[in-house]
Parts: sequence; C-alpha cells; structure tokens
Amino acid sequence: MIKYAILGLLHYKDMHGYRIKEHIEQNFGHMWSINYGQIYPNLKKLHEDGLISMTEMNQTGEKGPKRKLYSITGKGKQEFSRWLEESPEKPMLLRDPFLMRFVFYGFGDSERFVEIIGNQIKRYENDLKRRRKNLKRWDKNSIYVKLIAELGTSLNEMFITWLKHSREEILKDEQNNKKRERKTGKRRIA
Amino acid sequence: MIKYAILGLLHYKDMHGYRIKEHIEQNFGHMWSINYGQIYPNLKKLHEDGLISMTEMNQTGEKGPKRKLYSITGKGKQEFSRWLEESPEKPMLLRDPFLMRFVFYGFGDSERFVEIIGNQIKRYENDLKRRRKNLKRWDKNSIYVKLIAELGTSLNEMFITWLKHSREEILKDEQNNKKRERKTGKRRIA
DNA sequence: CTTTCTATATATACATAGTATATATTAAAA
DNA sequence: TTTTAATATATACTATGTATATATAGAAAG
Repeated sequence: MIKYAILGLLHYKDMHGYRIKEHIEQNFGHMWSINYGQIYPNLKKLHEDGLISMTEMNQTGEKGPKRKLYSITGKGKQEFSRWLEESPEKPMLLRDPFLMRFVFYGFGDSERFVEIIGNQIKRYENDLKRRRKNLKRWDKNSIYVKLIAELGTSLNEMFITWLKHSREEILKDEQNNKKRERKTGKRRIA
Repeated sequence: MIKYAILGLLHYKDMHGYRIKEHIEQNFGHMWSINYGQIYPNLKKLHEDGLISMTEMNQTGEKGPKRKLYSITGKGKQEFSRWLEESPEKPMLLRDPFLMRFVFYGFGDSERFVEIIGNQIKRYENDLKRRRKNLKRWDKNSIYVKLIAELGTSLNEMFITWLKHSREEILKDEQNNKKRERKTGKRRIA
C-alpha cells in the first residue's frame, strides 16, 4: 500500500526520498507516519519496476549529499490509476496498544487502569485542540484532503467520549464490587 | 504486541494454537483478526522464553493430529502484568486501503469514487447491524470486553456518518465545477 | 472396504510494514 | 580547524500479515 502512497505523491509532484517524508509529516502527520526504512526500499523497487524514473541532482548552496529526484512514469501513472479505481477489499484495521491492553483490564488493578485512561484522555484532548486549529488550513486543499482531516477530528471526539464513558463505567463497577464485598463480609460474620 | 495478546488469552484459559484462533474469532472477530502464521511462531517463542509451558495431549474420538496444550507460567503471568500496567506510548494507528485511496481521489474520476463510497456505506451498515445484534451478548462478559464492543459500534456509526457527509460534499463540489465550466465556456464564445 | 472428502491441527515460507541505526556531505558555529 | 547540526541515502532487523504445505482421523461416497 505504501508503494501506491509514494506513487500518488510523485503523481502530485517530483520529489526525493527525504522530501517525501517531510511532505507526509506536514500534510498527513496527524493521521499517517512513515519512515526512511519504508521510503528508500520502496523507491528502489518502484524504480526497478519502471514505475518511476530517477535523476541525480547537482544542487549547490544546499547541505548534504546529492539528491535523487524521482518522477512518475507513464507506466507508473497507469498502475496508480488502476489501483485508485479499485474497490478496496479489506476492512479498516484499528491497531492500538492501549485498546489491546483494555481487553485484558479485567485481570488487573482497576485503579491503575483508571489512571491510564486519564492519561489517554489528556493525550487525545491535546490532539483534538491541535487538529481543530489545523482544520482551517485544509480549506485551500482538495476537498478530499479536507474531508480526511474532518474524519480525524470526528474519530478523536468519538474516542474521547468513549474513554470518559468507560472511566465512569469502571468506577461504577468498582463501587458495586466493594458493596458486594461488604455484604459478603457481614454474612460471614453473622 | 501479539505476544501479549496470546499471553492474555492463556491467562484466561489453557489453549492450543487452533483454539486460540477460534476464540479470537468468536469473541473479537468484529475488531481483531489473527492467523496461524502469527500464532504458532509466537507460541514457539513464548515457550522458548519460559513464559508458557506445553503438554502434548492424547485426545481420543477427536479429529486431527495431537494437540499441544499451552499454559501460562508464573514468569509469564509476571511479564503479562508488567505489560498490562504500562501506560501505552504509541498512539492509535488507523490503516485502511479505502482511506489511503481517498486522499488521492482528487486525481481521478469522481463518479467512480462516489460509487466506491456507496459500496463502503453498504459494507459498514451491514457490519453495524451485526454488531448491534451482538451487543447484548457481551453483557455476561467483563465490562471491559463489553466496552470494547461498544467502541466498535460507535466507530462504525461515526464512520458511516462521515461517508455520507463526504459523498454529499463530493457531489456538491462536482456540480460547482460543472457550473464553472459552463461559465468559462460562455465567456470563451462571447 | 477403500478412496475421497472434510475438519482439525501444526508448521513454514514469504511479503509487507515499521524501527533502529549506519553512513556521507556540507554549512554554520565554536 | 574541530565540532555540531541539518540534509540525505541506505541497510539491518523486528513485527505483522498472507499463503501454503503437511499430517491425522472421522465421515461420506462409491
């Protein structure tokens, strides 16, 4: 999939590897991240397959070694369009180290987990502030990029609501458990 | 992370590889999927590290080759608890072949994309029906498992709303573009 | 009664995604 | 003139995910 993301960016503008990462961070950093370890091997593969072409640049007055500027080829544009108009097979995949733990929170100390949930709420409330501030920035972009940014804030809002709801439910559940313990205790004494 | 998911399931109950997949599909199939290619190598590694123990079973009256039943060890429980009480570092990661394409829809034929968005809406509306039906089933489980199921439906609802909103915005944008074309056409004639 | 089918069960090879780190170049700062 | 910082590319390694191979035995078909 990253292959096509890179192809799409080169469809928009010629770039070298370092610039691709910069571009993604500036424009999609709120939802997507990428590493050089994914970029350079993919550029190499795309070049071998003839989907992109490469020119070594002799830039002056710039730091660092020579840039390798990549352009999408005709073949590349064709392959990109083919992919773009496919109806995607696989469903959305949500991976999160917090949610992975959440499933098993029944095995541990609920007080600690209420604390961790608090941390998550803080994190995503900060994210949301930043996203809302950036939303206006996308107005000049294509509606598609703007809509993706809107999805980001919606997801964020929904998740915060769910986190707060979960915290309440866990605290309620904990109090019920304590009550039950007290009752059992009394019976034992009696 | 899968390492800890498996450890968590074995914390709940002794299982062999095949059963682990079955269990995940029955209980978390709506949000999580796993393959034997992830399960068996992980079981092997966990066993080597002494976090789980293994007994070959001599089951009779059952199909297939001998099962290898795994149990979590004391060391495994310790390692699992350590992980469980960690505050997760990395943020949520949403990966979706549809959203990856969505970013680049400005490069292609909007009519085709409206069609694809329609397919997505159908898919997630079916998912939502299934999820709502299953929600009651989680009442008997731990509140954590139940809350995760609720998150699933919330995410689903939010995404459908966003898809419908996006479809409208794209159609509106298309009409604006056509109007602009007609105006430019007139000017050219005049 | 023996071949074929199906479900159970384990295992490995391979591809893709993601992290960590090594290396080179040059401008600017100390 | 050595060090630091930014630019730029590249590779090694780990984790995740897909595809496929292999084995066993009950059930069904002929």
